[in-house]
Amino acid sequence: MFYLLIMLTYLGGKLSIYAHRKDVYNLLMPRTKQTTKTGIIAIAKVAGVAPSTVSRFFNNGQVSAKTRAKIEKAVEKTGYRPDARAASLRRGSTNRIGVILPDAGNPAYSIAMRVFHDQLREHGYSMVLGCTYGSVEEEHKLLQFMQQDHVDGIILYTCEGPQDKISHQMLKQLLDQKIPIVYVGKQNTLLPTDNLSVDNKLGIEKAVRYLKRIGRKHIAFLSGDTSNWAYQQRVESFKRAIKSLKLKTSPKSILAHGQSTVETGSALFPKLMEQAPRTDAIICSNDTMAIGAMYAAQQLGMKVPEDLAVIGFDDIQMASLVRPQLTTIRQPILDIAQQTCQFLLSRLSGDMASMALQSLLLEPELVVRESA
Amino acid sequence: MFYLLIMLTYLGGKLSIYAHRKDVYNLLMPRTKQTTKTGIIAIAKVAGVAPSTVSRFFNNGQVSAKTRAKIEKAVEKTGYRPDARAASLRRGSTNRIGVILPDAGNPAYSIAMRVFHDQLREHGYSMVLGCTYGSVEEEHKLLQFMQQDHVDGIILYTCEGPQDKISHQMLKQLLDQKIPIVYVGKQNTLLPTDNLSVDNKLGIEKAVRYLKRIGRKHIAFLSGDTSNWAYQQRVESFKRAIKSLKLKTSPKSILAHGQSTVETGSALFPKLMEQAPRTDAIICSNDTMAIGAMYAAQQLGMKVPEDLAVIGFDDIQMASLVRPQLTTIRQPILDIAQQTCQFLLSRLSGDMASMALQSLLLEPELVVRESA
DNA sequence: AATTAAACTGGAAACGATTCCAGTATTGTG
DNA sequence: CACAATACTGGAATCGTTTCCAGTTTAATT
Repeated sequence: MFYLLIMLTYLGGKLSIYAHRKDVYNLLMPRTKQTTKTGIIAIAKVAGVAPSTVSRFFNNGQVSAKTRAKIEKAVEKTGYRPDARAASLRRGSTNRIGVILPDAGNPAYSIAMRVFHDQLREHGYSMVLGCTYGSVEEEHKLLQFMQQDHVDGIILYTCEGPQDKISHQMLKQLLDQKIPIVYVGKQNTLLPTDNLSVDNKLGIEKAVRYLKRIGRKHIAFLSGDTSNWAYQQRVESFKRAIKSLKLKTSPKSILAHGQSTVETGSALFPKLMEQAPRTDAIICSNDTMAIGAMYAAQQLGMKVPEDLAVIGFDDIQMASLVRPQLTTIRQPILDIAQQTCQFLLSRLSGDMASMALQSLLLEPELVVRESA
Repeated sequence: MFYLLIMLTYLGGKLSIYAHRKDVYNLLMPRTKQTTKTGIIAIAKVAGVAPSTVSRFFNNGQVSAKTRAKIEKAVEKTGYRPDARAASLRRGSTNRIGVILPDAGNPAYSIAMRVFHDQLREHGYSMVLGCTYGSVEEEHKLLQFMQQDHVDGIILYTCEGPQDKISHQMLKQLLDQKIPIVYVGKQNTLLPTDNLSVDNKLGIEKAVRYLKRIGRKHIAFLSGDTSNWAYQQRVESFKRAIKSLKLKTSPKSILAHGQSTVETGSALFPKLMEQAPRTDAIICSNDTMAIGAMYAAQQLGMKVPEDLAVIGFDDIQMASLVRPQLTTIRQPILDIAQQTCQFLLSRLSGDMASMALQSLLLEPELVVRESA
């Protein structure tokens, strides 16, 4: 009788007389607890068991054959699949790994990325990808995003130099949250992260030394991505090597601009020849640029390697496919990628949480082919 | 007095006399409601406001200047960042897009992938990547995973042929959940998804026709990834073109094996010459294989294009970098990628939810360079 | 058959956000 | 100054899992 009255006044459009007091209102008009249409409690109901049991079913917990059958039938019928978001929220881990690299379009990185993808997937992780294009700000944003997304671990091909601190705070926070980070490309002495890198300085040195040995007098350097520390370092190493080998090179023989692509290489080379026409050898900050430059040289009527020796950096597959084949400073991309994954996975497996820091500095090797 | 007694008996090691009944026990020993150490309610407490207000603060809701300041201070102090998982659980959307492609290491795809990454990121989406390597089972698994992960949309470079049905059920389910899918690589006539593809048949036809025109008599075909429908289709189209142009080609001039890589191309070519020594032209199912085959031919002392004409498919950057430059069937990878994103983004923006199906079949173009 | 141990199941509290509502403070208007 | 409109804030429910306990069945053991 009482309820009926309420309903009527409510349906009438106003809920005044009996429900002007909040407590009364809430009592009589609770949030419409609508029956869940999806989710584990729905399917539990269908199967006639408790949600906790269904959860166990999906997580290799112990469930009797009978119950298992009931649940399987219900799953079959409803097409139910557990929601990974909810699970991860409750459980803590997402089984997601963040991978940050300068450029997924550059073969040097996309090959590494493939290794990451395969290995991570094999271990049940999925991979979210972010590209920085050499921008430290972007790197920072991506890290922040990945923190909020609660990835379980991060592979970071950083482009930050030792002087930059933009991401430092963020990384520290991530580490405090016990999120393992593998740092690729440079050693971060300030933070306890595993790291892998190739000795850029040594690589460039080898190249310069070689060019001197084969009698080149005017060596130039072409670089892109000046905001990316790895490339900066290569330029710096070049300057230092020149000095220590007592070669003379005007600042005009060092050009740095744009992205490190084939196009940039092609575009930069003519400029270089204008500024430093006596150039008889160039080193480029990576293979794609070197290939671009080499072709530009040929277009200008120069013979490689007779008139111009060309040396790249990375040893991507393309290097041995172009003609003349590119002489280059090889970094073992695949090995690095493989090892990077190993570092991360061992951290993730957890039993090695307190494992000592792993650090690897690889020695690059000069691969002499036809272009120098 | 009463409580004290309970505490004592509990501390004594047993909780028997007063707590042997479940309800009494639960009453006296509620789940330790430990103070939340992290999360929005923690920071709300620090700032002295309600969680709902903090939420508004982070979602551009209306918050007064005073409150805003309080929250900012608290955020500053605690380093709090909202948890994207929880938000997505409650709100429904994840701002995550799944991208599935055959091989992220293949330049044809990695270039497309870069486009996806950049455009999606620009619109606030992150990208999870999955590679199938031509396996329909893997494609299915990835789709299933992405469903559970509740991505907001999917870009799918499928490798399923029209006969396969493995993923059909899954895709239907996804579409029922209003998750937009853009289908790249073939038209799916059974499902209402936007789709883009290049006319493989026409492309191959053009190539065969051209080879006939320049007087080649014994044309062979090299393919990899036989499980990937796109590649299958190219082989089939080849057979059909041969027949319709009344050329004679023995089944021995068609080899298909392994992944479509440079290495496979190199490995397959000598076998081909054994089986069909009179071959004077080959078409490969993609550029990387073509490059591999071309170099293998040169290694065998054959001259390209004089002794052997080589035609690839895709027109990746490398095609114009190798010597001789590769003649190839060009598909406008960048345009396709761009358009794919547009399709997806317009679906996601929602106001076009009921928009008509978008379907695009692009015409490939034969780019004649030096190798044929 | 009587215990004891083991396997299994159910109930309810989290995880950390968002979102309705309903209040309260603040401003604007005549 | 009164009163309406508007801006702002707080409370509680909810998203869909997992997990801890306690309780209950089944199996093992002597």
